[in-house]
Amino acid sequence: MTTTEANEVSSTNGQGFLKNIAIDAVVFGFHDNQLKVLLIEYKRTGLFALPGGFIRESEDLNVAAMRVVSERTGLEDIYLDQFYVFGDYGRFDPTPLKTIMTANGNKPPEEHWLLKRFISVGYYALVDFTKVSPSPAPIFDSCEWYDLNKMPVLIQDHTQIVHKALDALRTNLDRKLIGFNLLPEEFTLGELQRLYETILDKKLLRPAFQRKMLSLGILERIAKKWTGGAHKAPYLYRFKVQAL
Amino acid sequence: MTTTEANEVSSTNGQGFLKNIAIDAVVFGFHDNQLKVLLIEYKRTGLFALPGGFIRESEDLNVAAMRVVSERTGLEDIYLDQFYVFGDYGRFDPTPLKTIMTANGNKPPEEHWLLKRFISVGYYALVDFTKVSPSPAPIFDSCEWYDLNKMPVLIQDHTQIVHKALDALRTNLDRKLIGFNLLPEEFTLGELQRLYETILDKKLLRPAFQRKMLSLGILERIAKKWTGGAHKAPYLYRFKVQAL
DNA sequence: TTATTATTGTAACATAATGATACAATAATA
DNA sequence: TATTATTGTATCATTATGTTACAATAATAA
Repeated sequence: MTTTEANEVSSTNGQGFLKNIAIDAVVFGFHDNQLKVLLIEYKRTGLFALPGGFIRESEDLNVAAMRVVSERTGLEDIYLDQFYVFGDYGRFDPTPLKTIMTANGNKPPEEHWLLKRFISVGYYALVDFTKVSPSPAPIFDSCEWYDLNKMPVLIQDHTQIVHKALDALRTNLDRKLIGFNLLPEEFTLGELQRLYETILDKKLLRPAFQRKMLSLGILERIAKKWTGGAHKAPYLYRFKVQAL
Repeated sequence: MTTTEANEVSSTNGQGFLKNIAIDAVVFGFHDNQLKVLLIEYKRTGLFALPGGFIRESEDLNVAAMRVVSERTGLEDIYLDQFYVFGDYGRFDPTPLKTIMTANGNKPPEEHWLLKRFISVGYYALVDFTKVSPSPAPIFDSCEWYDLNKMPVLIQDHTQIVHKALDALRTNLDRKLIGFNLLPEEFTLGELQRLYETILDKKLLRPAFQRKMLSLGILERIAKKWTGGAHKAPYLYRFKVQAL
């Protein structure tokens, strides 16, 4: 979010944005054999939340989601999936947003648009951890990676949203072959297997995993080989874009 | 929708409902070995559309979807799945709604809330065709079943919504074991197979299909047998509710 | 009453997919 | 040059799925 947008969003009437609809993004990364999630912390409140945003009056929903994630990661062409719409009345809780706005010196009127009920479209994003530059907007304190297993308490129902995103990622992993989006362009089969094992939270058998992955015909073996370990060098692979 | 609700919705300001968000429901039924979809036709316009509705200010999104489908089918406890959110700006087209309102003697002002942009949460419903009593609301001309392959032209992007719902149904059929919701309580394996074949639009081998279904352990064989055909009577089965 | 007909339930085998073990190959280090 | 850790893949076992075959049988017709 640019400074202009932050001001737009902070204005009293929310003009220029659709009412009652928000986007929450669960941005997944993979590093040190662990799944990471991008979280923001609001200034002077100790409140943590998912990156989110609103939809401009003439903007496609999916474009708005891409914009939200681009703004926090500095990336473009991000893999994004809608996974669920969170629309329970019970999730409506203006308290944290009041706290956040008050902490920033804007005591909001009760009828401020940000304190109204929102239905939130949940997206998960899969990004190359090494390419991301997490960047907070002016009203945020920070925007950082957190271990999926060591997340702080999040506002509203954001913790549930993360877990539901993980469920969706797990069920889509084999069906849609999207895991590659979490890795650098070139990777070894070992790295790919450790990614799968981390996401699915279970050990996989190496020969079966390799046989399966290679038989899918979506991997391209690269001439170069891995260097670094005191052992046989694995081949590097690249995801065939034209395969899907 | 009751008469009161229809009036509520027709009022100029849309008070009591969330802005910019709607629900569209693809209600699937199965009859004569064909998939059916419930469509409504608006009075004096020849315009066809999916059943839809809006979310009350204090209503859960999923509850609202259930209400919308209940109102058209007369059923309760309906199997419902969110499958996609349709949020492209391009889908916003006030023309059909203007036509509908004008045909009913309410020439709407340009800023009427129903003529504003809506993002629509798509749900599909699976119902027992034999239990449904399609019932139009006062402002509708009809509410009827149509063959999936013989649908009239629908307003806005509703045709695409139906096709995307069918895609979602196909991918979920095996994963979530939801086909039973389209059949009466008691059914034969032959009927179940014809349902699968219709949804997936391909022939299945009978021995493999039966072996697979029975091995899932979700079917309960009933003592009674089918009567009617000049051939060996098939067993009747019932879906084990406790199985999921 | 008995043969015919259509369809069912399931056995039997063939093929394919997956699970599991084993081992030679080899890049860096000692 | 030997050691070490890890890779690539062959091999076999097990399970799942595809395919053919056939006896069983409820209604109808002879």
